[in-house]
Amino acid sequence: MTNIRDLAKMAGVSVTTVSRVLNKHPYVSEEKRKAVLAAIESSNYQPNINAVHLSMGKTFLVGVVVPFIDHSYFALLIKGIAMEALENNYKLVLFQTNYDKERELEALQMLKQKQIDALLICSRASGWPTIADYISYGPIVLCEDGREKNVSSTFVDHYRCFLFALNYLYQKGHQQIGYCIGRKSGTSSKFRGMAYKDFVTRYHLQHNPSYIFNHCNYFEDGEQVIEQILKMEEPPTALLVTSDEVAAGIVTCAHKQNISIPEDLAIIGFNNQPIAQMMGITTIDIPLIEMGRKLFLQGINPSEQVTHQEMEMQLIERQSV
Amino acid sequence: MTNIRDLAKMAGVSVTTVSRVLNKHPYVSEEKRKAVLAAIESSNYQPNINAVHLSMGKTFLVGVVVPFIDHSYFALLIKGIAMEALENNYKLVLFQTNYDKERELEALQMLKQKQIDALLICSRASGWPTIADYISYGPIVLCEDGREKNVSSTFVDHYRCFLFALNYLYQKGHQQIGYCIGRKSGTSSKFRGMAYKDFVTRYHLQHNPSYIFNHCNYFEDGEQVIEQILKMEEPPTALLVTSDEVAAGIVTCAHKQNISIPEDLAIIGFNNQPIAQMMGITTIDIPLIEMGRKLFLQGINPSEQVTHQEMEMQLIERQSV
DNA sequence: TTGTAAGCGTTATCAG
DNA sequence: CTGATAACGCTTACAA
Repeated sequence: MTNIRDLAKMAGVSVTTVSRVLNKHPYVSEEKRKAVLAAIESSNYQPNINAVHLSMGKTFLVGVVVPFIDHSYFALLIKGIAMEALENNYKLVLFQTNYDKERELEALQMLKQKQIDALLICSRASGWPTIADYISYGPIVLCEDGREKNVSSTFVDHYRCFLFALNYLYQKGHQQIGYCIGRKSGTSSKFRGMAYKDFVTRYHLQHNPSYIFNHCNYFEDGEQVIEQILKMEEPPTALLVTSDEVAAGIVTCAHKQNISIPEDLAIIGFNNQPIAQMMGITTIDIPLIEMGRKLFLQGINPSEQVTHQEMEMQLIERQSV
Repeated sequence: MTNIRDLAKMAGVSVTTVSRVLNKHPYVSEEKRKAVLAAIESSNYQPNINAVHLSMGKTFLVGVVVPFIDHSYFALLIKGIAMEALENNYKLVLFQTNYDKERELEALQMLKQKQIDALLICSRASGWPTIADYISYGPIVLCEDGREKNVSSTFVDHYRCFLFALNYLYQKGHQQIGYCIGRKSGTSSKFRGMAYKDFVTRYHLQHNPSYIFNHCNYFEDGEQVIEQILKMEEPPTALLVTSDEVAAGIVTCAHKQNISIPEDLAIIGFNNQPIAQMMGITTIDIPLIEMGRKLFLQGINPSEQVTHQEMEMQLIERQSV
């Protein structure tokens, strides 16, 4: 492999000059520039990026922590992040954690070791103190309400979101409302749970724990939801489903079991994905791609300023309510 | 940031000794080891990984090229790759190319620049010659039949696979068979097309171009397929669908339109994903996660040997045929 | 406008 | 067992 010194020799100039033309710095005579360019051409030279990184203390690599890559919510977030990364000439290092704290630590470790310039945490299993230990090593950005924390964040207010949807269903006449989430722990579930509790209290409704369906991440998870509902003496008349894919699975299974949507069971999905449009599912639009972009920008933004971006949600009314 | 030289000073030893302790090399007296360990402890030392990379000429980063991250086929492949990467202490750099040749080039460029130790190409838009230019810079592994090419590969024989499925449908009495693919170009489509042609020829069937449905990647794409079928005077009686998700979309839409599965339209999906099981779709199982693992291992395998692994497919009979 | 030389933080060789 | 010291390949003061 030819290196910058070889190039210098070939072109009859110094390494500095080579470096300058490589990095398009000014103050290089046209003559020498051409010589260097010729040397580069003829030698098929390629800079060793690791040397650049060592020298600059920067890698143009940004870490992205997600629990699952094959979940539409995260896939869309990543898509947005990837788009912005592309535009800014960064590459992404993906950490699929499966909510394993060990793997989250690996990501934080890479930040500490400077192998990545920033770390975007889309969802996490680790407690905040664990992560807080690493904020001095590089920018960490959270995809959750981080206003109480000293890192940047982009998020939707899940409390407000849920409350809005619950009220909407209530206005449509529903009093027995359940909801589906991916996991019980996790900050968004916490906020949603609070919204649900407040809603139930406000309208003096029953808080029925069996109306909360956990582990709903994929289309096929809709099956269990319907199975459980069929077993209930007093099933919910409406369901908030935190992923359109799961909502689609529920609708599909409901049809199989002759449960009419929305007559027997109203459904509100989340994220406004194509599958929801196709199946006529009312949903709450969350601009995930846009969120991904913002997350990325917060990560690489050189300003030391910690910022917080709240994203707006929007109800898309279709035929499932 | 404290570095290895500071450590040496603190522990009263040489950098070499520190390095030895750090890398768990033998031949260090217990006494000095303890001193170094103490220094590491007290200084909150963290090695600069970029320096390690420069010195070793290795990054423990492996690049993965996929067109879309949010497509189940690739998501599963990545899952397998990620699992194996974890076990071998590698991290992944993800390239979501959207079948943009530019972005594929970026990935190849990173291989050339030694920022990644190997590149796994799960699917590509670039022609082979473009990629062949880079094989001297590091291991490239293909997820397609690479037996004619001088790089390692893990693949399924899409020709055999398709022919098998077509014959199966023929035996079940189908003579008007269509198929759905993600894109017309691409090596797998080429093989599938050949299988289809050979099949049609063998049984003296009509080769009806409108029986080939392109752009079928996601669940919602099933809608167009059904729409088109409804318009046909002589619609296919069976469909090979190269993704279970699309198959599920087709089945869902078919129900909506009162097309009975399998009476009016038989469906064979691909990949044996949970959604297919839930919806009772007959499918061809392809061990994608296992394939991912093998791809990864071929990438980091130090042996210079080029290897080719053909994976076996398996028909899973359910209720859609 | 150009070049020398000092880093950047490791690993590895080789002589003790 | 231990330690100088030379790589690794690039950037960047600083000097000219």
